[in-house]
Amino acid sequence: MALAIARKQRQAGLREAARDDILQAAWRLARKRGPAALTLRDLAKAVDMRAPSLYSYFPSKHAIYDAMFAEGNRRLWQHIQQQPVEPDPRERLKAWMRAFVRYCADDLALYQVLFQRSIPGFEPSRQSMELANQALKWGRAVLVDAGIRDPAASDMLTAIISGLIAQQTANDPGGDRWIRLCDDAVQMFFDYFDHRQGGSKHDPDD
Amino acid sequence: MALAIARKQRQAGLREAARDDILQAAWRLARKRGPAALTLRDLAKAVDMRAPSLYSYFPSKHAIYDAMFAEGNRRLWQHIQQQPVEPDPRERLKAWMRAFVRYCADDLALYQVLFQRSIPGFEPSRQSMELANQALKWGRAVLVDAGIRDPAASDMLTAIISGLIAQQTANDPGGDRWIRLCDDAVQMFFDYFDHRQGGSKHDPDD
DNA sequence: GTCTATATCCAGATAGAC
DNA sequence: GTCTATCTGGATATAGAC
Repeated sequence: MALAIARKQRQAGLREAARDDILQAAWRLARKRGPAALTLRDLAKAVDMRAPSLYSYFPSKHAIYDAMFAEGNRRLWQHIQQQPVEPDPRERLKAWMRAFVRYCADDLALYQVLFQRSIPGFEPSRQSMELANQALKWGRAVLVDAGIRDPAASDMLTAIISGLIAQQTANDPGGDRWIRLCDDAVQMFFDYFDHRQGGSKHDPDD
Repeated sequence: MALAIARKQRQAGLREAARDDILQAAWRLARKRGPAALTLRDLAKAVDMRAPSLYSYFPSKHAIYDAMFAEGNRRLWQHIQQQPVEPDPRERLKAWMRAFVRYCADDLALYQVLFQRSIPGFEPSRQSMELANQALKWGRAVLVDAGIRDPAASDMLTAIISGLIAQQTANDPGGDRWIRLCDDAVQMFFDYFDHRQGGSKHDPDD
């Protein structure tokens, strides 16, 4: 019995590994020609298969996009949380936003799958969306740590950050014309909400 | 001779009118299912034609996208310049940005064609791009009018505005959760660059 | 699980009659 | 200019042998 379970797990592990191979190949192709241009034939070729074989691992093309969405979210937040932890909460937030912008600007396909709706007919499943929502919730907690309590602030910050990435990728791909504005942008954001909250800078004790 | 020319112009006018019909139908379809999902067959049906007839007006599908890009730019800037002119240059800029954000958020297809690269393989021609660049140049002049001379400021402002639209359309389509942050965002932008330029508010006489 | 073969459908573009 | 008919190529997905 134990042997049978072990074999099953090993097989499941192999299956997971193959799924992951397919996913990584899907990202490579998406980076080359855009997520919307991904085709099952190309994808199968990239992992030395024929297109129908992919259906052993994913029930449909949309399921592949959904898996990309979920994996991309995990990858992005993992990358951000791997940043060195600055002691000051605001410097920490700046470092995180910097990492966020850089990582997305370096990987337009990731940004498109996660934050634009550029794939006709695809919407992430509720389950995958939950991942993204958790990240957002975490982001709001980080803002409170940094002394920003205005409920509109997180919307403003996501707009600023997503705007930097959008402009960077659309108008200066491969460069840093908007990336290098990131720190200033976050500072601008702090200044404004400090002023709104009563003109005083954040006091960690309040 | 004069009659021949008049006839030719009238014919050219009809041709232009037909081209415009096609373009408007293309926008309608793009708004329904996204610009990337536009097909020549659907488009032809929408103007009571068969697909091959479209080739009498446009040499290719990409040419249609390019015409949409050009026409969309014209339409957007025309809309903005139709706004009531506020006497104060900063209030004027706010009003323009508000109009910009609203107009784009109400017409996701327009935003996608003009400012995202969501159509696989399509890039606007240099000629059409020139329209967009003129608008940008005009925007920078407006900033100088408003007393903002930092060269990074226009990049920052385009990022803020495009971020508001991106978040609005992606996360609250049809609503106004980010649209209503627009005035605050522009104010935040002014405050920051005033402070950077020496702590003094803009003086129209300098 | 993987394959070949194929069903089904749809795309952009062109030829040539009218 | 517009049409019918067609070319050429591509897509997702399924059936069924191995």
